[in-house]
Amino acid sequence: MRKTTSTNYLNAQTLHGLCDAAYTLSILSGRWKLTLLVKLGEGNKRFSELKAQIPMITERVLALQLKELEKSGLLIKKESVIKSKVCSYELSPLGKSLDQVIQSLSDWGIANNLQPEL
Amino acid sequence: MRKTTSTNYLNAQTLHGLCDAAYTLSILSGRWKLTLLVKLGEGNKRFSELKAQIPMITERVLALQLKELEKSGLLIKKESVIKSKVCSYELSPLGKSLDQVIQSLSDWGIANNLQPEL
DNA sequence: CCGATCGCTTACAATTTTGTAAGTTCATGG
DNA sequence: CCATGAACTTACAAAATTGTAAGCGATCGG
Repeated sequence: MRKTTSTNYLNAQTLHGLCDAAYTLSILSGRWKLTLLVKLGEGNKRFSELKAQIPMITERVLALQLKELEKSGLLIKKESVIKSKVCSYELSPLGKSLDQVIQSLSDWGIANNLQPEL
Repeated sequence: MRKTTSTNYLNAQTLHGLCDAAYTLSILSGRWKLTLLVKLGEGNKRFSELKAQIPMITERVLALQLKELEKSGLLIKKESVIKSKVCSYELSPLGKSLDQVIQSLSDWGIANNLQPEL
């Protein structure tokens, strides 16, 4: 999916090694990741619930973002043993620890996100 | 540069209206923006100084990122009246106010950015 | 005056992200 | 057994970001 030989990729790697803030940012960036983290902060949810609560997301992208968040260790996918195919997503402790970061982003946004059209 | 009719663009707009954290994130995202904000936090710098201090960035991208940061209101470009063509970039008060946000990102990164290769 | 440097811009290409549409597999529910 | 829904995947396309290479008009230093 990503070319590990591209300049782009190498630049990102180097940067994450040099700047911890950039590393954190890279984990959070992706169109719906913050939204997903917030929604899952409210409680565990299933794929279809997330889809229903975020109408604009497509199934493809939802699956992609969930997978990346899982890979980053921010959430855990629980497959019910009883009924397979029925699973739910929950925040990992690491995911929960992002709470303050998100709050910080949110605070700044509230103070400065003055929608021009309102 | 950006198609204001694309689904992608519309999704971003809607999201920023709904989630202040996502708005803040969008302002910070861009390969070198954090780095630039940090460097300029140390003091005003000129184009060529920034280029020298961030070897991996290309002039094209440096110019682009500076322009976007300026458009977001995070920094100010000062052209010397005496000698034109000698200008420097400085953080605006808004840019400085991101300090805490960046610190928050950085803290989380320090705690969790465990470089596998070290 | 002349070459070097500064602060960009342009044209182009590669890479990456996001979106569209459809199909697949498995497990209920009736 | 069959339609339905859940949770994806696949193939493809559009859009956005980033990188490569070169050029261009000041201005500076000598």
